[in-house]
Amino acid sequence: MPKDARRRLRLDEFVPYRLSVLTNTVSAAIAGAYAERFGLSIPEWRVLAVLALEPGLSAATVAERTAMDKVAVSRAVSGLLRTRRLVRGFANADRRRSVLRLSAAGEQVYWRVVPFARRYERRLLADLTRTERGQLDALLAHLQARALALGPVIPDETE
Amino acid sequence: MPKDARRRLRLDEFVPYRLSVLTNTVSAAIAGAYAERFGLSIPEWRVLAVLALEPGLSAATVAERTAMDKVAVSRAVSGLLRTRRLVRGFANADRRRSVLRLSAAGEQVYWRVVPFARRYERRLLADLTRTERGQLDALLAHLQARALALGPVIPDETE
DNA sequence: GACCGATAGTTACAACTGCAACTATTATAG
DNA sequence: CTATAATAGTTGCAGTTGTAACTATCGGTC
Repeated sequence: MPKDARRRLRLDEFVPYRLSVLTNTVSAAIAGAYAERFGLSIPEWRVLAVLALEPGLSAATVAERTAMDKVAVSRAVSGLLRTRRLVRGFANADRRRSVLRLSAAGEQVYWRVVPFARRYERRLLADLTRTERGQLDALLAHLQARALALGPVIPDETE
Repeated sequence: MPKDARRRLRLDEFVPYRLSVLTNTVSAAIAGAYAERFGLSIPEWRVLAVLALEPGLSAATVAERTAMDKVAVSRAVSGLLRTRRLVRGFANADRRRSVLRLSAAGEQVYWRVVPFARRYERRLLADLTRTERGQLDALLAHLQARALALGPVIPDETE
């Protein structure tokens, strides 16, 4: 048994908790602005963002690229179709597979959101040195890989 | 206008997105385990965790400590009362104010969850050096402060 | 000591999310 | 060529979460 087994846990030193609070703060700020200013939800923005970079993807591929599940993508896509920011075709080879592209209107919001997003990020990271940004980048990559590897938690394995 | 205004944005380099994906991965892993193994939701666990450290807090104070809103706390508390993991009194001085403490059963789950939580965190951070952990700690603190300071985003102010 | 604004906590309702079932299409086996 | 299994995407339902309205109590003022 680890020696700290009976030491009470301080939530404010617990990394998963701190990550969660930080993400909530950041996401709430961004989501509010996207919604109010562009009539976009975060899932919609993500779909837009990947399709701007790689036009013609299918919904399933968008899901992979955005770490969203297929239901979330489906709903985001249908929202974007409703607001005419996306056009959808279907692949000749496989008519189940959708082919998604930004419409002109989609490109237009995209190019309004991008500087906005960059500016938020720039401000968030404003007083980090180049070195610290590098550390942040490395840590995020590392932790993401680790979290994926750990996966849906082994309940109570003796270590 | 910044010179990158018309460069498309790569989602996988965008810090708010990466934070969100990382937090989702970590939270899903933890939430699943808590639910399955202890019958606890994450909000309930947070309430338990702060009350274990500071017994007798009111719901409002728990909300502050956990970065949850008062409705979420109210629901978590009522869940914990239902499962008899919490006992609630009301302050003599102010009978609106609740006085919350873990019951014996509450202490018991708490002490089963704590090692579990620590172990997950330990594994998540397993191959970080002491230095890297220090950087992570500093970065999380810094970014949290920054995000709070930026607040509900100024939509389109010229900078 | 009755009124009025503020505060603690709960409830009601709407929006969002996730899982599972469903439809449509394609690929594979016999 | 038909039957079966697999895949892309959608829809329905249930549980969760957030916002706003509500109840109860308090503190201060006249």
